Amino acid sequence: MARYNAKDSEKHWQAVWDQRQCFVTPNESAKPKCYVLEMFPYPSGRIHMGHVRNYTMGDVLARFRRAQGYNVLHPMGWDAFGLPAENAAREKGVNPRDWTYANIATMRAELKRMGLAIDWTREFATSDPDYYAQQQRLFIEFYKAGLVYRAEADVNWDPVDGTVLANEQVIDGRGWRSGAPVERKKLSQWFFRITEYADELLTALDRLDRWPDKVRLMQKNWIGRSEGLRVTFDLSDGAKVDVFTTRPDTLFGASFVALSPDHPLSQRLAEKDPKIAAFIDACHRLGTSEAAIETAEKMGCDTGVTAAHPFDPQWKLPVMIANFVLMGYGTGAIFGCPAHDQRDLDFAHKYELPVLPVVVPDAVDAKSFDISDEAYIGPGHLANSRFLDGMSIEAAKNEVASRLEAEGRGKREVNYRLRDWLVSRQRPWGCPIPMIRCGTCGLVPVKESDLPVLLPDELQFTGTGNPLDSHLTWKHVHCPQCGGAAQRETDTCDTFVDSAWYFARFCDTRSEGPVGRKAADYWLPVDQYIGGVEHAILHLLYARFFTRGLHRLGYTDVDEPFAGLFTQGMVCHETYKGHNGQWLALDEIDKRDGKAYLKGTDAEVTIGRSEAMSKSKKNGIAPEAIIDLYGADTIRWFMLSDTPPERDVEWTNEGAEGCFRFVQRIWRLIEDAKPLLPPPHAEIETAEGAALELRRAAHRAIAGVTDDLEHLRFNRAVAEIYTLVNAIGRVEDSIPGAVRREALETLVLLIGPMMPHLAESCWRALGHETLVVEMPWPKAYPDLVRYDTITIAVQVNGKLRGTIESARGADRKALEDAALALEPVSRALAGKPPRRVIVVPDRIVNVVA
RNA sequence: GCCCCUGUGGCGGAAUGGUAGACGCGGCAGACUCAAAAUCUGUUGCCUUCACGGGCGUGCUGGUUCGAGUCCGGCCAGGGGCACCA
Repeated sequence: MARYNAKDSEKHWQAVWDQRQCFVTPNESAKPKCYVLEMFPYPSGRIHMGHVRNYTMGDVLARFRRAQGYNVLHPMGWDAFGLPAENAAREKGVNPRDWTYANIATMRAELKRMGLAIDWTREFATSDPDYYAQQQRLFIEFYKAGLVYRAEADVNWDPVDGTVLANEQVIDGRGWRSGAPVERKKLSQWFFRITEYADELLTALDRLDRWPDKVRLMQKNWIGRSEGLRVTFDLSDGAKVDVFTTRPDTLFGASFVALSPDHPLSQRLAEKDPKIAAFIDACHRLGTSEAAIETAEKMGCDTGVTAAHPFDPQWKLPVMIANFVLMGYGTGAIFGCPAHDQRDLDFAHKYELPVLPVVVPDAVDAKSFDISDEAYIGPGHLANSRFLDGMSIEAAKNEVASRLEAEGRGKREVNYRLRDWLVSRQRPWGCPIPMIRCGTCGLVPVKESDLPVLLPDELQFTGTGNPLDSHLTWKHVHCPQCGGAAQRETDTCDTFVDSAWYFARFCDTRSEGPVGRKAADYWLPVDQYIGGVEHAILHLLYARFFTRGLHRLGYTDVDEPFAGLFTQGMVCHETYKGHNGQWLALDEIDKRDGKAYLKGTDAEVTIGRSEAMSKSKKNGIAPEAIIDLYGADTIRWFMLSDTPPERDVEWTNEGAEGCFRFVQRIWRLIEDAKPLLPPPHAEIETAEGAALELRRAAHRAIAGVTDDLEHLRFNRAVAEIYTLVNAIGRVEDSIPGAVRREALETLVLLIGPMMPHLAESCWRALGHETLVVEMPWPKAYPDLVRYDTITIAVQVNGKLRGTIESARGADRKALEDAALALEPVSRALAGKPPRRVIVVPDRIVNVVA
């Protein structure tokens, strides 16, 4: 018998689906809608195993929903702007556009070989002028709606490359490419006003009940809401300074006020005092890298100015400038309470400031409560705090807030960690920000009729800085308002802007506006979004913000873009390291007896732990090679098997071979059975004995797989299918052909979403003219799913001592009697009556001796 | 430092508080074969016993319960997120 030829079969069925336009989705339908979306890829060159896993899961769900009768939107596109194209341009002398679109062509072909049920008519890349033109319109509309503004901001400036760097591109205080020490520089930048929605983005998390708790928690922490009090201090030089605190209860433990080096007051004091100016300079030189921050010691500088305690004008607190106070949070100034804040305590020790505990654990006497190296942040009651003494922390917070508010020296306030979203990038391969700077009119949006602002065809990457800025003509324009000479904004949008609304564009990719309202009303929100957890914060938060912006502009009624979110794990593989600690690729080693050797030698190399496949660790496996070898269905099946989808999966050759054998096994099962089968649609008359058991196996598989797919438990669905295959393989040739046909057809329909090509081939082999993709999802008969006889465990004192077979629904007395009659039970009771017998019908009997 | 998640056979993992180890990988034994591959059958947590059987077992440790992998407390280990956020 011929083996299943995956290569030919897959090519054939892909062509058939294509010809019949099986996956082209109408925007109007009587069916219920279902929008299934996987995070779209960056066109880096080739697809990798992570893509295969992601898109397989989405495809299974899309095909499953389609079979269940939904009108399914399952599109694909390209997150096509970004840095790697510029690097390629610089290194290889190619145009970033050419490089990007060549990659897209390659990767599209690879994705098509996976047999994905995608509506390719909706495909677009974010670098398509059609798309970024719409994004520019949105930018201007957001600007007019007050959601975009321009402001000075501290940025990481690489003086050699002449560009701003993202935080991730600053390594140990140096530019990742130039190696030059990064400077902090104030530049005028564009921001999205995401903080306007801080509270809403936070509270709406509670309603996202189909999101992982983990992601919601991460977003919650990122938004970082804290309630506190803004307190005004009077200074000895006549000025005032506001501080923000979440612990107003500890106000009587204050021993200093500290300002950020970037605080306006610090700047002013520096003008008069060179010592202060030198200190602020030193703080800035320390850099912004994480390593620098982590190891930085607390540093301070006394300004000579003092602050009066809000409750006691005679009590003077020194005003310090401290490097650990951030300008970007709260008011950029704090009051320091060393006894109850570790940072303040470290600082107080260094500068010999008083440490007075004002919150004391309830069981401890205030006089004997000392703070040495560790600040006390636990529960307790107030002490050493005049009118607050004896109060609980909560009561004291309220008391302080009320008194200061009454005096006009304080205000209850909520602060967020979340910052506005800086979207300016000094990058040429991005969506140009459609604004013009005019000497007379200021900032002016590009006129509607002048949109889109297209990127120039040719970009010079030889110089430093942004080629858009150094381009000879591109930035020189006339002001849309006064017509005078003006300059284009040469910054482009952060690529996260591109991906913040693409899901809405998919609804109607031909809409004249950014988002087709009618289509958006029909399709949004995305019912199931699938992607990597690495996007848990930024991308997903930006998309949530953007959707609210779209709502405000009238493009949609929804606030939340993704009703369901699933974050899949990564694909991992063993790593190998040579003697010098260098990573070795799989094709540089031989594996023998569980050990690894340098290829063609006896030099043993270290086998490292399994890590996410990556270029740098050289542990990647090319999906193409696996598809060439075994076919798409095998790699799809592997991605779904064994490991729960949210966890990291380890790629193994044995596993892949096992999947390939399973493909062949199903094919053989069908081929072997063909002579025993009646024609399609044969009626089952009666089934008993082995035939009934097979029917039960089939219907239980339907029920199980359906439930598993509903909950994205692909690994369990796979196990259910193995169980069904085992059951079919076990039956004798003599069982009725119609029953056998039912089991096989069930099997084929159930694997349809997971191994779609094999399913079509089997369906055809079973004599059908239709396609599996056109078939409805099979239905389980409850009568055949239910167990009529049940094996009931019998325990003595919670230990298993035997089992009894019982009809479903047998009464307690019968079960108890049967259990007590068991030999091991009576042996354990040794003639004494049981103290108690617990009977849970259809489950268990536990005899308490 | 703070927050979160995860610990089950040789491995991936399964298990509404109710027979721990479904299903797969790997291993072992056998069948087919001149042989190999492929395939099929059986077997496979650990200890003990010729055997029947018995004992132990879900990171450790207490607890709740007739009954705990599952619930609660404490600890240990691994992974992740945030990180001078006042």
